[in-house]
Amino acid sequence: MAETMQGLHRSARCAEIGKESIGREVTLMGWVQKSRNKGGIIFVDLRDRSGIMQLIFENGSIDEEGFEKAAKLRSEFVIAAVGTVEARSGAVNPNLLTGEIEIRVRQLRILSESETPPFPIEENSKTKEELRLKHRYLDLRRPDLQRNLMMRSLVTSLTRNFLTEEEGFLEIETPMLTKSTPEGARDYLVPSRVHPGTFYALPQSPQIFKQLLMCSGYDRYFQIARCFRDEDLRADRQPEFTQIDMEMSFVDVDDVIDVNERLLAELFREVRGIEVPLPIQRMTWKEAMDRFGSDKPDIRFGMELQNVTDAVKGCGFAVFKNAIEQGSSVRGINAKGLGAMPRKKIDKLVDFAKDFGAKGLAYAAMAEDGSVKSSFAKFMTQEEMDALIGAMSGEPGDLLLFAADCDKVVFDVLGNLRLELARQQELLDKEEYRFVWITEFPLLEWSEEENRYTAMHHPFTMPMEEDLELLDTDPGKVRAKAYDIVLNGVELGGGSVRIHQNHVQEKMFEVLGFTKEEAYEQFGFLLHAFQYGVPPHAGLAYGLDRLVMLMAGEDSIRDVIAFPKIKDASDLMAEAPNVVSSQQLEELEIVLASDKE
RNA sequence: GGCCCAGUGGCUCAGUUGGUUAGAGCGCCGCCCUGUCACGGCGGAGGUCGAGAGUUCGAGUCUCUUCUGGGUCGCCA
Repeated sequence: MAETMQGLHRSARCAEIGKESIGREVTLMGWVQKSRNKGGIIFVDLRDRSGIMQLIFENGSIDEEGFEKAAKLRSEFVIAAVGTVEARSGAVNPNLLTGEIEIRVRQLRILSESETPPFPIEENSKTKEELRLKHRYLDLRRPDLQRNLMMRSLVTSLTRNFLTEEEGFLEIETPMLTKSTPEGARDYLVPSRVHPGTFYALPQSPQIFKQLLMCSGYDRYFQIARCFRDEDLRADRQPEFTQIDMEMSFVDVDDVIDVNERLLAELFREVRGIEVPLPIQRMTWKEAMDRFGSDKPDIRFGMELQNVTDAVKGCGFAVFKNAIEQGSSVRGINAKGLGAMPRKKIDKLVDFAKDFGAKGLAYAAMAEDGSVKSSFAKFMTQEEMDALIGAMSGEPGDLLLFAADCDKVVFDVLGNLRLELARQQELLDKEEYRFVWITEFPLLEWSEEENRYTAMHHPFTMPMEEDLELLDTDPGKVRAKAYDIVLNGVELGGGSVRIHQNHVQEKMFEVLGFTKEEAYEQFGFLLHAFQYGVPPHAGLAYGLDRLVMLMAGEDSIRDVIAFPKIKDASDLMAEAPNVVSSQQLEELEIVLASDKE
């Protein structure tokens, strides 16, 4: 029978009590982690979010009724214990923060009993994710998840404090029910009851609203913003996620980078005790692609891409020759010391490359004795081969891998291959944090599907002044005042300077293929606002989930989100989404296609 | 939508070329134990091997279909 806590008041959390409290009486409340009954003495590990405290129950220091109650304790019972802090008379437990002390209990209350949980509540759970997510309220009791969520809370409170107290930002909320726009990701839609047949959209980001706040003179805005995108999930992508979103007026690229470098340094110092050397390295998008084949390069290791187009020009290997004739490039990576990789493993790498659009992967495996096993050597003269190996700085024992295709495919293939090889060789140290700013992104991207240019970032991104003329002649070459902050190969955040001049914005819409009417229909309120005096402004948004994931050393953002969704965007615990009543649908004047006959 | 991986007591797993009654550790239940902390000792319960169909004298094991979860490509201004 569960008892009340009336008359008791928790005096501290378990691990908040230290040796200096010896002799003091304390009242602890929490969950039974484990009970060890020795017959005449009972040890109970009491758990709360701070950690573990050992309770001891012994005849003489607790009455008979209390001792019998202690014998009944099972895992996950919620109890209150009143007792005295003592130095342990037995051996100390060096694995425990509180390993030198224990509580001699004189009063025990069972506040709530518990069924045996469906899986062990313990650190480093080996239980399948499916089961853990079904019982997320139990999974969240595990110390590692509790640490992650406490770290997340610390990150947001430090961010708030830094931005508002030290940097003059204002925290302002923007609407969750807003307007759907077809650019970008798929929107989550919310039907309107008052206006049947119309829909709100949940925000993909507060982008337009924060720009309006700049128009309205708020100067420096930030928000811990929930965002929604109805796209497929990944380990680092959830349909609803959280951004640290900010926008500043009267600033340019360097100003945004400056504030954010100091914010990141503060967070890593306070949360992890890690000094981030400032300024953070910057790299143009083009350099990132050329060297790493990625706009979010992991620079913890080398294995950089080499452009060997010139070295193989005119060689006999048709794959290389044809690619070059079509204006494509041939690039390679040198996997140092992997020259002895067995054929089967190389074939796996070839399959891996094909997943990213490669038609094939050429390789040259250099044995220690200097002999070369290669998929294409027979098509080349010895001189051509030597030139290629030279261009790759190939030495005995190296494995050279080449892709020949359009730049997009070559970068994608080699960039991912580079990461895969690093994973296989365990070159990635989670405790090493390497930041890099990627700058000068292309403004536009050609969409084969839509047969037009689309904005790489979004339609309000400012082109670089020196490239403005190219908007008319060669839009694909225009660089943007856009920047991403990348950490260990993860895109942590991104932003840009925004267009604040109407004529540039109109030109941008023109290049994107919007008529004036279409632009006004979708973004009219922003464009109207821009007619009334708009400050130059710029901003940035972080993926909070990814940031905390990396700080916590986790591999999935699910581990830093209290109630995450699974691959198909459903919630295993709440069983959302679900069907709704016909009455609810009628009120919304919604008829399901599946109900139509 | 495509590809890959996994599914065997509550949990984590083993299970040989298809061959008696499917095992282990942990957990759980009962009894014992006054210094345990991965406590210990003795005893016990608990499984239609994700589901369906097929091949076979015989299927946890082979084939097909399907469900569930994970990873990934497409997708993600």
